Amino acid sequence: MERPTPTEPAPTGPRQQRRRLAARRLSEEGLKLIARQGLAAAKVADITAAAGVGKGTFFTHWPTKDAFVSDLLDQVLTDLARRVRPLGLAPTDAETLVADVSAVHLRFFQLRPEAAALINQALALDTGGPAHQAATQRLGAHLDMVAAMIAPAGEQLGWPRKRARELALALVATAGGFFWLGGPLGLGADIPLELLDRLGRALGRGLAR
Amino acid sequence: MERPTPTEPAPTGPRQQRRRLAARRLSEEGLKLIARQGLAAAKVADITAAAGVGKGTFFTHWPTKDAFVSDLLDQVLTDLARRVRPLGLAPTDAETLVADVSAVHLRFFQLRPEAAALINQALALDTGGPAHQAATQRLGAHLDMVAAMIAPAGEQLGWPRKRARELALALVATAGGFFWLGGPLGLGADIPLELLDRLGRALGRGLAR
Amino acid sequence: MERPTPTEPAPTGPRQQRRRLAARRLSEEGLKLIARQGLAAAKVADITAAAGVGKGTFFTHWPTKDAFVSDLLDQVLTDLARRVRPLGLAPTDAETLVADVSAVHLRFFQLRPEAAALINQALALDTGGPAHQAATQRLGAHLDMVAAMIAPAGEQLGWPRKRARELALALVATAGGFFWLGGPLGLGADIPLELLDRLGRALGRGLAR
Amino acid sequence: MERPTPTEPAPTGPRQQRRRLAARRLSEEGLKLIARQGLAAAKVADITAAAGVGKGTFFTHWPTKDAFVSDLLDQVLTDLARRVRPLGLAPTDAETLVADVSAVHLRFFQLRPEAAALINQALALDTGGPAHQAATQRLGAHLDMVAAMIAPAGEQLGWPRKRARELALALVATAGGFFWLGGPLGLGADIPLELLDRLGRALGRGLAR
DNA sequence: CATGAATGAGTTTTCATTCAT
DNA sequence: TATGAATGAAAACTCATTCAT
Repeated sequence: MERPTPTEPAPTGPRQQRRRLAARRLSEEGLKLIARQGLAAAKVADITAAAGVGKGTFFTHWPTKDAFVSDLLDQVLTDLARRVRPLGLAPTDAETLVADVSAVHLRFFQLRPEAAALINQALALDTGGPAHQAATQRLGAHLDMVAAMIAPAGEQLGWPRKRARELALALVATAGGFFWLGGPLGLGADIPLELLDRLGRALGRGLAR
Repeated sequence: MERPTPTEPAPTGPRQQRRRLAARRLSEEGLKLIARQGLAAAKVADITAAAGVGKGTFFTHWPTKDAFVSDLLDQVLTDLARRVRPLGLAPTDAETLVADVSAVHLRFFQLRPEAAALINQALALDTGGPAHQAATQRLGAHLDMVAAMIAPAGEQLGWPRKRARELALALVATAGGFFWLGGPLGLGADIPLELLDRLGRALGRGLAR
Repeated sequence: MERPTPTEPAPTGPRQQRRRLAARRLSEEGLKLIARQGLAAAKVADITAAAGVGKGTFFTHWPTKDAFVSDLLDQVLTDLARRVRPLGLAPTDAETLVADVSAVHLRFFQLRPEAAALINQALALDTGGPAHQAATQRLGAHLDMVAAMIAPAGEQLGWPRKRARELALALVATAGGFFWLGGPLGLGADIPLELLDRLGRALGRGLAR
Repeated sequence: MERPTPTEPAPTGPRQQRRRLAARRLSEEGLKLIARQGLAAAKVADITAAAGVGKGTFFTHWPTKDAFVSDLLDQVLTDLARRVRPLGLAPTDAETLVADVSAVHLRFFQLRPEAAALINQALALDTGGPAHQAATQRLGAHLDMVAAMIAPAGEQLGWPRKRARELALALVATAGGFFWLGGPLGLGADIPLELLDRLGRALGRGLAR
């Protein structure tokens, strides 16, 4: 209470460190399991067991499983955004920008196929529940960011500015879908970076009849 | 068992017709519900209620819910294949072929966003279970078909023939992912066919730097 | 559906009878267990086991445990009201009416001590939840009925008409509390009816200094 | 264990004072919460938070939650006894004695409705457990005391001496039940002391037909 | 001593599936 | 064959209690 607490256990004590470590491991293992087994099949008990903590510990970090997934989605998209955003700074021509944004997404999802899996699964969160809304909004926010970045480029390529979000969606969905569907099919995981770039070109030359 | 009395009205009697009608309605409503609420949230009870039949009836048509989903996936992909296959017959140049295959997929998923939803959800079927294997194989078969169709075109576009499945995957994932992610975000559903075609071109010109 | 259903399984078929029987047994056993062990300690699993049905069956009859308790309270108070109401019809003098209402309550709770237990426990239902509200309202309705019946008599005994509910509360609480607290103490259960009547008189003469 | 070093500042040092203060606050807040939300719904965490101490501190004062409730009940009944006992000293006529005992209980529970709540809830402690036994015994002891006090008066009022405990029970249950049931119904809390006395008389004249 | 993070046994509740009618 | 009532395995989540700091 009003005790002067001279020794100050502080919020950065070793206790808090352990705690944060547990949270990180839960996130990591949870993401892995969700990607491997699907959202519904990844039980909280499995996740905690994989992270080496008790079942109850999970719920001291997140109030519900859905909240956990929302949080995971946020982490993943934040991480993704960190790699995408720099592209908006150095000015280049329209086609390069679009190709680069696409490439960054592809590479990101190749390195972290669990991220692709999560994004595609998160939409199946309890429909109508707050977590589903949160997930939808978070994904929408990412698209907004990408859209803002590529809208001018899209316009030069003949795409209406008002539909920029759909162009962004196409870029993200291509990359995410590729590695999400590819995972269980054993496709994409071993595709070399060089080919990944050429995939865009091949797809591009094909689409642009 | 089926008591084959000679006076019995053939197996195509009105009984069978009713039965087949029920199956069709179950498939339709089930697909709708899975797309709207997700695989796990779409309860068998909901599906039968929507189809206007008793809960038990469901299990006279499919042995398990997973089998139902597998069947649904098969129906959807068979339907999709029916529209894709003709493109392989009339010979055109490489770029047009790729663009056309992509366009057919996009249009199909725009008209039937539930199909896109199903394909993305089906991979989340209880991993390790036979239904998950079946779903993976079925999707793989579709990719094989598309790959066989576009492999030569891909080669002309500079894409290694051995990696044709990945090119096919990119085409399918772009289309499916676009409408699967777009659904909850309210994107794509109202995009006019003309723009849909230009989406490919814009994306293409962008990717092909 | 639109099938003429000539054989009409009817809602009064043997199936429904079994079902209603199960509900009755669940109510009975549930009431017993709640009285014996308390609301929180009476697990749904115990109740279903005692009633000889599967755990899941419980939830086909009531959506939640709280709803079950609300329903039980309603049954009990309806039963009680059936015995109290007739007293309001035959006109008697004030003191006799009050004594009779009190006596009916006492006898009712002596015969069904579980009812007394339930009434006292029901107020501990998840506070703020709808079941708690329902229980409070239901009990209030019973008091309203008793109050309406004894208000004139109370007035003759010098009790303000506006406070009739409090007089009713005193009558009900005396009887309910007596057998609720008496139960675990081993008091009251074996008190003969004749003494029960004299209890009122003794208490009465004592209180009326 | 308690390291009895001679230089230690007596067991009544400021440390002990703080400790005792915490215990008192825990008791007060615990009683409030149990009365407001019910025994099961009043979590240890809520109680400690309300008392402004850490969760672990609770268990340095009482070994279990049940022990805490037992202790609370003991405190409450001891407090009540302190006000009831004096009535047994000054000799009065039978009716006055009964009325006074009743009045003291009523006033006590009006001032401390949480006490009424606690007494009615304590019986719902895990049946079979030692805490439930303790609570039952403690309540029985209170009844014994009241019974010893009013047995002669009861006899004069025509109540068999052997049943004195039941008469005591009736007095206590009336008062306790009135404010316990009245609480959630919004009854009794604002009833003026003067009316409270008349309640006994009205009830009494009614019961004593 | 005081603390609060960790724990897991125990509860309610869900829902695919079975099966008597 | 169609039905829907019954079932119980399984899952999320709660919370009293422990114990390292």
